[in-house]
Amino acid sequence: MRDGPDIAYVAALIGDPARANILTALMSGKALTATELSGEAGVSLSTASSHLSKLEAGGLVRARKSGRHKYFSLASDDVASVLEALMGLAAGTRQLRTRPGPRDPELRRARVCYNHLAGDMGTRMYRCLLDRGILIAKGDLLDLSEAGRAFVGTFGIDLDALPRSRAPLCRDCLDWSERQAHLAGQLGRAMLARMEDLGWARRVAGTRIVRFTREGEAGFAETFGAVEQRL
Amino acid sequence: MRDGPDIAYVAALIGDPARANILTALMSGKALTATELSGEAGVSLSTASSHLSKLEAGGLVRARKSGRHKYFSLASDDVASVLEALMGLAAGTRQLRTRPGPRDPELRRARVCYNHLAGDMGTRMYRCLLDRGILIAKGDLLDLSEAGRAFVGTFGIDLDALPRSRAPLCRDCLDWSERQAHLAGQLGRAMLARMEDLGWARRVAGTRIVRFTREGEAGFAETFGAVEQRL
DNA sequence: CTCATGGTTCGATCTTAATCGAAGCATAAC
DNA sequence: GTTATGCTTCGATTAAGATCGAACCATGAG
Repeated sequence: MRDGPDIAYVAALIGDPARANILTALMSGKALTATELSGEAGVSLSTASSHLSKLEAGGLVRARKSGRHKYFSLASDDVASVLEALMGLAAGTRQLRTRPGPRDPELRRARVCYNHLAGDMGTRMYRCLLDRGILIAKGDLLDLSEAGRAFVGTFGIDLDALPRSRAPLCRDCLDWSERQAHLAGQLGRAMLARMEDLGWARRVAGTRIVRFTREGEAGFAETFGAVEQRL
Repeated sequence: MRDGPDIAYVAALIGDPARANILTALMSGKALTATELSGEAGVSLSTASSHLSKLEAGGLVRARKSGRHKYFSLASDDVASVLEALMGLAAGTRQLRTRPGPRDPELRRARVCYNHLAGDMGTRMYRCLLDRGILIAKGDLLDLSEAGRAFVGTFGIDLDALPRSRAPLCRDCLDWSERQAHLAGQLGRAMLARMEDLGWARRVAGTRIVRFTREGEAGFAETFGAVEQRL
């Protein structure tokens, strides 16, 4: 029965507390240096370095060196997806949540998932885009409709300017706190970036929290419809 | 940055080779006894028992005892989803596939994913159901259309007879080999079961492989359309 | 009842790998 | 050039947990 890819290797990679902390920190979407990550993980620089090389060898993170700094980030959206899915399991599965934490409500409301908007507001935006026919779901694939291209344009995003990478334009990603999908992929990244440019929201340093301004709340509500909380 | 659910615990649970083998074996969808699983994992009965109690405590597997046997199965579709996702990472990520294995092509063609059809044929069926409007994708949620109810009925599935559990009727699940979605949930389970009833396919004992008969291939092609391999 | 079988628990052993500090390298600042 | 900073490598220590066999419990078969 030992068919298929060997899960154990990847899972063990994620399964160490220090490495899990590192990966969680990278879910913020920011590229972080080894020193910063050692702090996040609560571990000495040398051990962090060792962990990072393992994560890189395992294809979970990607490193770019710039000068005497080495910046680490998640290797792909796929990795972020798996991490979110694991969080979903961990949240639902553990008998007692260790510490719900004071920041928990804020995290559930709006947070960053690698580089796109997640949490309640993320899933709300996603549902709205679907309801309006801006996005068209084809199974797990997402298409941007003609109307959608227009919408995105007026929102201030230049599609042609997006990096033409291997990564798909639209993807969905299962949200651990809402247990619904939110928008990922290049477009998801661009949407969040645009909201930050507009001054709607900004990330809280050192966390995954995204905090909306008063104007941001208003703009978001206007653009993505009424706030009807889940059905 | 230590916000959100703690991934490490769950990931470490999956990350031990013996436990990973156990979980992979349970992906066959069959409930297996501790003794059988110890064989699958290549480990003594006592260690398997220890692993199983950890997996149960962690909420990954569920145990039912019947007489002096104790049957283990995956705790939920969610767990199966996460395992498939991890397989996707492991398949894409590892620099050199350890051993593609002789059964690999068969696995990629048609296999069981917990209790529904996966692999090339699984994703083909899924795409067909969407194209014909039998299933309607609403983000990550799937609805069965009116036409769909009729279709499912003529295929020989009594929807009302399905267990009315907490689990959703339709779900999608990301296929590790095809990197596309296939159908999961109660309906996915029922579809596969019906195919087995019809004599279209049967599971190969001791593996996740699903092998179609000649008539099964024909019926499948007729029911789910031309065989146009991926676009 | 006795016996066999499936499973769990216990204790001891042993391997793996996480950890740190110190030393070494490379790059940038001066 | 010299010095400081970011990171890696090395070696030694240590702790966690995977493993097994033996003893033990529970259930079903006879």
